[in-house]
Amino acid sequence: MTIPTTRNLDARIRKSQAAILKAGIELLSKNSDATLTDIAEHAGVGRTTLYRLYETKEQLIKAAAIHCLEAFDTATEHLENDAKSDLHAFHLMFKAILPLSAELEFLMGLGDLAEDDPELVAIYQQQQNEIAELVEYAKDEGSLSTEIPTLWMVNLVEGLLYSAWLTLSEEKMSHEKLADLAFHTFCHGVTR
Amino acid sequence: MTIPTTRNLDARIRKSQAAILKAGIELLSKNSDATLTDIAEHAGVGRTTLYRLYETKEQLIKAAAIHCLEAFDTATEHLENDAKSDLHAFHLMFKAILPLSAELEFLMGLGDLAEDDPELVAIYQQQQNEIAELVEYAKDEGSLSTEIPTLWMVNLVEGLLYSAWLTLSEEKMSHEKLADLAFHTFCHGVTR
DNA sequence: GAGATATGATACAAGTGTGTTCCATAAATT
DNA sequence: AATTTATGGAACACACTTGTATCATATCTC
Repeated sequence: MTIPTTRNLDARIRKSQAAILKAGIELLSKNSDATLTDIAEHAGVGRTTLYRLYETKEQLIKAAAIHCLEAFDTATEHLENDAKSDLHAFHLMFKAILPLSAELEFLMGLGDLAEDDPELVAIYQQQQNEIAELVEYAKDEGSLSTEIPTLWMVNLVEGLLYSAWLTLSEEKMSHEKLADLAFHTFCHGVTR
Repeated sequence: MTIPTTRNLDARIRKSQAAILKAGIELLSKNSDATLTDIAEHAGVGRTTLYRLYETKEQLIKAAAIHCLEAFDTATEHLENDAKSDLHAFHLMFKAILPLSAELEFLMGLGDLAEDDPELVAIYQQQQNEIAELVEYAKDEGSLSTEIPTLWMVNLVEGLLYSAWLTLSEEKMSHEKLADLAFHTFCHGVTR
């Protein structure tokens, strides 16, 4: 029995895969040591099926993480084309990512489960690099301060996403407003 | 056999407690499902002793979390007195917390392990409230923008700590510099 | 130094999650 | 409609972790 790879023909497999991935993301976000039984149950799928589609629990987590990272990728795909200015790109970025709250929550809570996997780290690093390029470009254009390290700015973006995610969990504030707040803070801080 | 409470006389107990707590914080930061055997080993203590001092694993985690939260508390104790202005208080806060990198890392990675415990949540909420008060005060003084929600500012502080912690892990940048960066970003953002 | 007390090694019990196999059934593909 | 293929339930083995009990030994208190 071979594990079906990315795009398999049979409708049942695709359906099961989607259900499992969704259930995995939801449950593992809230409880990082959720059981495979829990996940299978929550996905409306037999535990056997889960093992047929994902060799181990680690594989499932990895697949879920890749799914989320890819969601980020596609959401920010046309960023550079749509942006009217280099700063505007950051605004669009917050607007694009914040609606993906489930994916955001999963990745935020992933923690140490991921940092051992080289493939995952590679994807993550690449996304960080893309942000770094955006920062460098904006520095060149004179929009961002050249006195502040690029690394800090990149991590600041992540920190602002973290802040937004926290706020999203506590209060029900709209994605749009949070994106505006994050962007405004990114640009001007919060002083009067 | 009763579990020794906070301050016990016997030197052996205090020594073991400190070693276990330190080992717990270190190991659980990196691997949230570290084994009690691992922790005992890393602490140079028999597993039996660990169980004698902490009834369950949950108790140990809770004790570690409280320890870290208290470290934050004492570090920011004299904040309001030492601050020369309402904004300066935030600067001092970043400077006080960032050196506590081990505690910061532990609390950041704590995630769902903590949010079920009412006592822990209470302490956390209280610290958030203190920050909220600082924000409100600064708003009244005209230092912080009244158009930006307090909740966002409070979570922003946490987000900036997150950013700083990320940067601390990747690059070796000094606590002081990171505190300055966080504070500057808090006030003015990162635009030119 | 004598007595009290914590320690740690060992052994044990119990529970739980993982991963596998088998097989009848249901749902796809052709 | 016939065939292929995925499904899910059950039962199983296995490893691992938690938590407890015992007891000789080391260490602290007085």
